[in-house]
Amino acid sequence: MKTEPSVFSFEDLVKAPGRTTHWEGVRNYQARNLMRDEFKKGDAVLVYHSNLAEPVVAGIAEVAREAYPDPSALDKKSEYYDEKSKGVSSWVMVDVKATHSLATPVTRTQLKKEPALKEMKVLQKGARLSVQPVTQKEFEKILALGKAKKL
DNA sequence: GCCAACGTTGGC
DNA sequence: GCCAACGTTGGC
Repeated sequence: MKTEPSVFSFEDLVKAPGRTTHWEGVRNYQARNLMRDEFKKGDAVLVYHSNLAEPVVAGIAEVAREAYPDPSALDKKSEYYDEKSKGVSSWVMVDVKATHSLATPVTRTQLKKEPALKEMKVLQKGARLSVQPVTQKEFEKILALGKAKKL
């Protein structure tokens, strides 16, 4: 899951109560469908910091609660307000809980150097989706590269 | 700051 | 339903 750290970072997640937050504000149908249909409680999540000079996988989390309606779509004061969602939010969010910190965040440069990660979705050109699938092998490789430590 | 790659909008 | 124009994302 991508996030801009100036908006919400992995460190913010670690500091949140219960190390858990609502991952609100996803406003793309493909990303929504992934969260709604594929995200199961306990699934592992890579938290990726985008839009930096050096983008990184910043930490590891898990799905703490499966998809449920995202009320920010109905909140006029929210920056995620969606005026087409009249009364019913068809957007969803999940709860995400930080589970591991990385001794060293894994940079995009590092990711690109790894032959085992060549197919990784987030490395493909034009991959803008804010939620993207990762394979078990890719996930484990990144855990090792970052020297993941349980929180 | 540039620009490629998408996604969305709206006229027709 | 097509497609041009526009907006956004995000790597570089």
